[in-house]
Parts: sequence; C-alpha cells; structure tokens
Amino acid sequence: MGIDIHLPDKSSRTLNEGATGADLAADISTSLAKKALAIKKNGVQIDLDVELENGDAIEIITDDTEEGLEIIRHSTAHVLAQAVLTLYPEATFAIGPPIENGFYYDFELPDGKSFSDDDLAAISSKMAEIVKADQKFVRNETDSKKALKLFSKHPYKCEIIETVSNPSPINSDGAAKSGDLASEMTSGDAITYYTNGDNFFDLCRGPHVPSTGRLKHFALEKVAGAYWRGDEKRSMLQRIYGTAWNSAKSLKQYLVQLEEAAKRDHRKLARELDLLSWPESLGPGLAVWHPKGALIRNIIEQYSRDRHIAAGYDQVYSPHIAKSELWQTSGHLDFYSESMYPAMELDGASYYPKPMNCPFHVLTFSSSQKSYRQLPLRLFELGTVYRYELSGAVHGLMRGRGFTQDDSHIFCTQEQMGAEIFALLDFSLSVLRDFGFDQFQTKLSTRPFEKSVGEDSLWELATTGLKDALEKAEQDYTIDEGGGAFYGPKIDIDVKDAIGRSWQLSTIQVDFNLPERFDLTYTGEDSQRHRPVMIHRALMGSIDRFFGVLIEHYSGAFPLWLAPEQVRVLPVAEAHQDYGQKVADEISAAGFRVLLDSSDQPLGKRIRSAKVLKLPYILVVGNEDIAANTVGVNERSTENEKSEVKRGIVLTDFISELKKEAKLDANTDIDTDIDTQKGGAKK
RNA sequence: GCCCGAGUAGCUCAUUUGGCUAGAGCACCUGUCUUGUAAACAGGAGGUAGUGGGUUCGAAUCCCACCUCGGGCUCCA
Repeated sequence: MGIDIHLPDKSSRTLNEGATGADLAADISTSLAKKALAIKKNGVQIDLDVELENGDAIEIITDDTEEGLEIIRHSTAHVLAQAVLTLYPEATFAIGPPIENGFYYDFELPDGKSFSDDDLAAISSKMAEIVKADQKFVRNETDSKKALKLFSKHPYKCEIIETVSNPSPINSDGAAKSGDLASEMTSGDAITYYTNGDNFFDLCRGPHVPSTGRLKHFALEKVAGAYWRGDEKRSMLQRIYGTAWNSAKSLKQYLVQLEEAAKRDHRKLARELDLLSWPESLGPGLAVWHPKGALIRNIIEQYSRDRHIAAGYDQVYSPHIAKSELWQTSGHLDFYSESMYPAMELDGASYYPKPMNCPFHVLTFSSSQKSYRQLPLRLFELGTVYRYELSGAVHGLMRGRGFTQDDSHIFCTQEQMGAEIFALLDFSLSVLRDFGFDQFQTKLSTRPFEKSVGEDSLWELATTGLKDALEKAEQDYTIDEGGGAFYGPKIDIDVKDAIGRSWQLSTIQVDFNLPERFDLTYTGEDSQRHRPVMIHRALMGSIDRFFGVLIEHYSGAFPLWLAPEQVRVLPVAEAHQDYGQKVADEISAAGFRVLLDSSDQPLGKRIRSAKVLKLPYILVVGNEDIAANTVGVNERSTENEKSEVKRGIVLTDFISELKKEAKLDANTDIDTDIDTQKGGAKK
C-alpha cells in the first residue's frame, strides 16, 4: 500500500506508507534531497521529517528560496541562543526571529551585563562547534502547563507561553507588536518546542532545518540594546545580530555589499564632495550647507517650485515660530509636544518653533471667506520645520532636528477628495521618477492606537478615501495599522535606491480634524457654509533627507542637471590657458556650470583631482585643440564601465551634446538652469 | 531618551603592556618644475589627543562625569 502525494506542478507521486518529506525529495532527485530544508504540507510549513499522508499536497522548500533562507536564519538564531546559554549559563533568552538578510536573538545577562566584541567571537566559535556536531533538530509538543515548567528559568519564555495560551482580546498594542513574536508562537493549541544537542531546547513554531550541519554560512555582526517587546517602558535586552546564507559565496557577497553601501554613506560623501557639514557647535541633527550642497539644493527646490506651479499650486510663505494659541488650537501641544522644541517666552506669550507647516496654511485659507469656486485650493511652501528628535535618532540628513519640507495643503470638498488624492499619487511618482527612481512601494497607515484626535466616522471616511485612490491607481500597498498621523490616516511612498534599499519619501495625509478645530468653511453652491477637507502632502518629504537619499542613490555622481560643477577645463600647459578660458566661457554662455583649472599641477594630478569629485566631464585642451577648435573629452565613468577619452571633439558639438543630456536627465521641459549662482566660468 | 562601541592635524590612520619634543600620507601654504588623460620635487605651517575632573613621579593610554559621532531599540519627513 502506498500513499499519493500531489506536487506543485500538478503531478503526483506514490510513496510507501510512512514516507517523510525527506523521502519525497530523495525520490524526486538526489540534488533536490540535498537542497531540501523543509516542506509545505497543504500550504503549511513543517519539518522535513514529518510523515506524509495520503492525498497531501506537498511543496519542498529548498535552501535557494526566500522561505528556505528564512528557515536557515531562524535555525541559526537557535544555534546562537544555544551557544550563548552554553557559554553563559546564567543568561536568559527572549526571542530570535529571522529578519531581512539575517536574524537576531535577544538575551539578558545577569546584573545587567552586556556582550563585548570579544564575546561575539567566542560565541561565534561555539556556534561553529554546534554546526560541526551536526545536531538534529527535534520537534516536541506539549501543553502550556508543562511548557511553563520546562522554561521556568526563563521568564521571557514564560511570558510568551502565557501570551499564546491566554490570548487577550486584540487590543491596540498587542496587535501592533505581536508580529515579532509570531515565530515563537505555536501553530495551534499545543505549545511546540525544539530540542537539539544534549540539553538545549527552545520554544518555537518551526520548521527548522533538519540538523545544525546545514547552517555553515553565518556571521555575527553586532550587539545592540533592544527593549523587550519593543516597549521603552520595559527592560532593555542585549540583542545580537547575525547574518546567515545558503553558501559561502552568498555570505561573502552580502558582506561585500555592506562595504559598498558604506562607501555611499551620504555623511562621508558630503564631506568628500564638500556639500555640507555638521559642526559640533550647532548641536545634533543640524547642518550647514556649503556652496556646492546649496547649489544642488537650489536646483532641487527650483525644480519643485516649477512643477508645483505647473500643477496648479500657489506658493506661500510662513514664519518659523508662532504663539502657543495656534498650537493649542491645532492640537500639536496635546499630541505632538514631545517632538516640539520648547517655547520662547516673549512679551508675555509663548512662541514655539514650528514642527509642521499646516496651521499656517490653515490660517492662509481662513484669512477670507472661501467659495466652492476656489476649491481645490492648493497651498505650497518649502517650509523649514524644527522637531526635537531623540538624540539617539538623529542621523545625518536622513533624520535631522531642522529640515525643509516640500509641503503642501490642499483644501477641497469631500467630493473632490478622491480625484485629488489620485492626482497626487500620480504627481508624486512623476516627480520622483525625474530624480532617477523607478521602484516604489506604497503603504496605507491607519489611526494611531494611542494619541489621535477626531471622530471615528471621519477617520473611517478619510481612510476609505485613501484606499480607493490606491486601488484606482492600481498601486500595490501594505497596511500599517496604527501608523497614521495624530490628525489623520496617510499614504506613504517608499522608493528603492540604486542598491535596493528603501527610503520613505512622499506622504499623503487626509485630515478632517484640523478644518474642524479651526472651524474652516467655504460657501457652497447652495450658499450654505460647508467644511472643507484638508490633504497634507510632501513629495520629496524632507528636502534634506531627499538630498541625502540622492547622494546615496547616485553615490555622489550626480546626473548632469544636478552636478554642482558640470564641466572642468584643463589646459595642458600654460600656453593653453587662453584657449582654455575661451572654452570655459563658451560652455558657461551655453548655461552650464564650468570651471577652469589653471593651477600649476601636472595634468595627471589635475585630472585626478577632478575625478575624485566625480565631475561629469573633464575637458583637456592643448596645441592640437587650439588649431582645430576642439576639446579632449574625459567623461565620468560609471560603476560598470570605464569611459574612454575622446580627443578632437569639436567644441560646439560637445556643447550641443551637453544640452541634450541635461534635458534628458531632467526628463522635463522645465528649465533648471540657475547659473546666476556662479556667474559663469571662474578662474 | 535607553543599550553597546568610538573620539589623536581639514581627511585617513600610527603612537605594543602608562615613559624621550604625539608621528605619517593626503589636503593646505611657499618655492622649483610647465606638463596630452587618475597622485612631479623640495620646504613650511598645522594637534591643550572631544571637554572637564581624578589616579600616578609620569596619562593619548587607567578611572569618573559630560559632549559628539556610529550601530541598534523607540520614534519618524
């Protein structure tokens, strides 16, 4: 008697009774048996050694799939815990899930001790021993009572068991935080745990790789503090991060990739390219923009203004501080004060630096009675805001305490809301595409569980509006429950950069609350007063962060239209200076940012100096060029291909090519030339 | 804010367990050289070793506090 097993390719196979997933893999092919880590039995992940039943639909999970890597990482986390508990018998352990590219495990050492780098090395060798011993992972099931006894020495495990066996009604907090506990939970009523080696056992849903011998390619990365269950009111645990892969090659590749990412670090490039700096005397999260950084920023901002005006926005300005009265009405003092700088007491009033621009735009709206004919009213401002970020959170341009938003508030009728949001999505993606981004991920964030204002019905209405727009725009989106702003739900757009990292840039937020709080009205067709809807939105988000992302995306090699210095002219010798100046003048007259390097350094040296600045074009001019009115063009090479030097290019031809390229880059007809900045070619 | 780590010249880094006047390369300044596609040569200037305290005959080095930065947690544009 055999059993019939159905495979994903619709075929089926007959196996002997009692056959396991491993038997099935071996029956199909030896190479599959080698790569198999676990199976999906009727859609549920389970260990390879589980017995199959007649009629099961089985999918074999191999080590070269995302699911397989996740299993490897989860199992490696267990080995990490095993190593730590062996080396530190007094330690206790909490959770250890797989994450992108790796895993972590949280521990607590007695007396608040922490791990050092030396400890990591020791732990790593202990893990290698465990891997070498090729211990089998064995699945066990028990009930919560026995489990509590088994894990009696480990309070965090007991807490997990209790959470699992007495699930509290889904309340706000639990729902948001339970995700990271999922891997520890059980797959039903029973509590499952795994044992391997002589005396290691850990709570786990599984599945695991068959044995520790499958976990050869890992590396421990760093130690960090992490709050138990991500709650800052609870204990700070010691988290060890690691990475794990299916082959030595993948591991190596990943480590190299990390180095590549470090080379793009905008803080490093900002210094090397003289774009901006963060002087200590300013305080954390505050930067000064040097001329070259400011030049690029100006191009970005001018581009933004032009696009907004073309899209029917009106530009406005507002002050950087306002009295407490305004922030009281807006709700910021009640719901956002933690992130606000403290007040300045002046003339008997309290003035707060603005953390957002919205209240000012609200006042602009309410300065006169509005008619429905004026809606949608789209107010746009490059508004600089100040937010008191936790000192441990600031990070270069990506997270500062003062930054400028390309902020806008759209006032419209409820009927107009859907079309506006839809148009906004489109506008946002179009702007981001012009800066060289082409992969996006959208996210819908709903009402925060704790701090928020407004009626449920209004939140409901706003959330539905956003959802409808996303669906109409056929955007795939994820939902972040409780991730909204205090005044309304939002859509966030993440972009992927050149090396695949995601950055959150755009945000579109619907708000029924501020119009309510400020009692905004417009006169409708029926000559009655109605409440407008307000849409908050920033496309690049923070110009500062956007610039940081651009630096990393382009690795400092900005496309022509953004490059602060587009062309540098190098005369071969002193005798060629005049011609070099003439070349530079002509390029400048054509509207490009050009510089003549007439220093007395050797040519090779001057080329190198220009190359390290990642300039798009270096022109070398000498005797032959003077005779023929030509230039030698040394184009910036890309990461993948080295460019060749082209001698004898006619100057006018070079300039027309430049013009074409600048237009192509910006992908728009908007004139981004702002060479008034530098007043042409410079000696 | 919390946990861990780090802070030596503008930048990258030396200064072995505490011990001579804290060194080097690049960058900068001066001079020589006048150059055809990624680093000419010589000289000079530049540091209260993050700041403050302590231990010691003696501190960049050991201890404490604070500041800043990095990696995380939390939070977020």
